Amino acid sequence: MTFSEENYLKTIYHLTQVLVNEVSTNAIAEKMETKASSVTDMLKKLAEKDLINYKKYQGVSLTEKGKLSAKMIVRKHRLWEVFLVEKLDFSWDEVHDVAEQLEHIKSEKLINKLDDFLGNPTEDPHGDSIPDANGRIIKIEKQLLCDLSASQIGICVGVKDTSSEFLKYLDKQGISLGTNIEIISKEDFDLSLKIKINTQEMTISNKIASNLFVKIE
Amino acid sequence: MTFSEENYLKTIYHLTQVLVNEVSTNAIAEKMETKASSVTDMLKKLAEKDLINYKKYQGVSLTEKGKLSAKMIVRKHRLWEVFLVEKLDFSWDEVHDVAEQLEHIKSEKLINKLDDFLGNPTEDPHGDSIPDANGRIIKIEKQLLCDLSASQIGICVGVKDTSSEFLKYLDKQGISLGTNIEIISKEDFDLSLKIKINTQEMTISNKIASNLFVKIE
DNA sequence: AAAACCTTTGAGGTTTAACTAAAAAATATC
DNA sequence: GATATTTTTTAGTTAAACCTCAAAGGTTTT
Repeated sequence: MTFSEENYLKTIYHLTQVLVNEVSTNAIAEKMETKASSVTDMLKKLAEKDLINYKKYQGVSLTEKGKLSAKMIVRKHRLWEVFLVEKLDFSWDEVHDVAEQLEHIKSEKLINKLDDFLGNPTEDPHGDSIPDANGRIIKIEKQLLCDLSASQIGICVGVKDTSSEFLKYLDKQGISLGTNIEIISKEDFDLSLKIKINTQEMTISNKIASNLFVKIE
Repeated sequence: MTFSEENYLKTIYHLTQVLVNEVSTNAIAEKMETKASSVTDMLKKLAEKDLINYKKYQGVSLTEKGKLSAKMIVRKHRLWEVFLVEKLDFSWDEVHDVAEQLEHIKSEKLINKLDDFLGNPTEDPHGDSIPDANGRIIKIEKQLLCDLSASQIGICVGVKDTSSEFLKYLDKQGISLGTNIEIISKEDFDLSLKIKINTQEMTISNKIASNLFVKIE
């Protein structure tokens, strides 16, 4: 599989995770910042290889084979992210671009040995689940911080937005995976939250709260 | 730089290490298993980018810029090999193909952090020197085992042939980096050597002995 | 069913890196 | 020093992977 094919597969995988049903050509084009016609070309190629189910004008879904391939790419990406953060001391906002390259290295042995070396982690530095060698994923139950109500306490277990800007903001506020967040009150007007982290109180906007995954105690 | 450009540069670097002076188009073609005309095309491209000194019919050499680029590729390759062997438990005959892919990952930060993580090694698993971040190389003094004479003792510090076949042979004989080898006698007829490793005596051919680097005690 | 929208098709372009065949230059041989 | 041989270059093709643009065809909405 070429880089490009792998990237398409990954994009389709991520889109189906969110949109549940079939993915449209345009949705893929937008995500990949290319033109719909280029997408159609690639879809034919992927269908030819039995990686996607493709019927003209109907949108696409991954076949079992395609889903497994996509999961293996995601697996590689996330394991490399763990490596970069845990072993090489990258911060969580720096890993994406490098992992994007590393995910295309072809060697099953490498990735499985890396997995063992890292202690078979189940989540990456952003709290996203890492598929195992068979493509199995352990989903942790999590909800958005914005859906909690006053006096509830959550542990930060992931972020929805993984952009560098957002992650740097969280660093600045002292929020990382494992951080305890208590909801003190919710402002009805703008849905902003007054929260307590350790002993420190602060106010965060709804936009922040709707990009933070927490697990309730 | 593309994969292919990097590979050409690396090949030219390796050939100049051995042949000292300029490298011919044909030599490159042979090493890269391609045609001389393809090589000429690429040489023009590399000259355009100021990576090689190229005058028609004269053979090529690396510019300072080209030499540094080549060294950085070699640096990456060898550091990844160390990583694979030391951290992921690959054996020394398994690392080449994977390192060949990893050497093309583009991130200075990554390679420097990897270097630190590995403890700034100066040699790779085959005993080859690893250039530092500035391209500096610490050459260790070494000579071929076949050049030793009877009763001399050498410590294995590297291999000239890094093929899987040769490395597996060495594994089978219990020879690895650091192994003490004592020359007991040399057979005049075929230049084979009777050697002692630890307490075990064995005979090795001249072909083996001329691919093993040792440092004299 | 018309309008608006989305998707596909087709023609054509660019880039990259090969290749073949033949010309040109350098080197070796007599 | 002329001829033969080898090496290198040129020129013209090929192929793959990607892309754009514009036209045509489906689908959905109103």
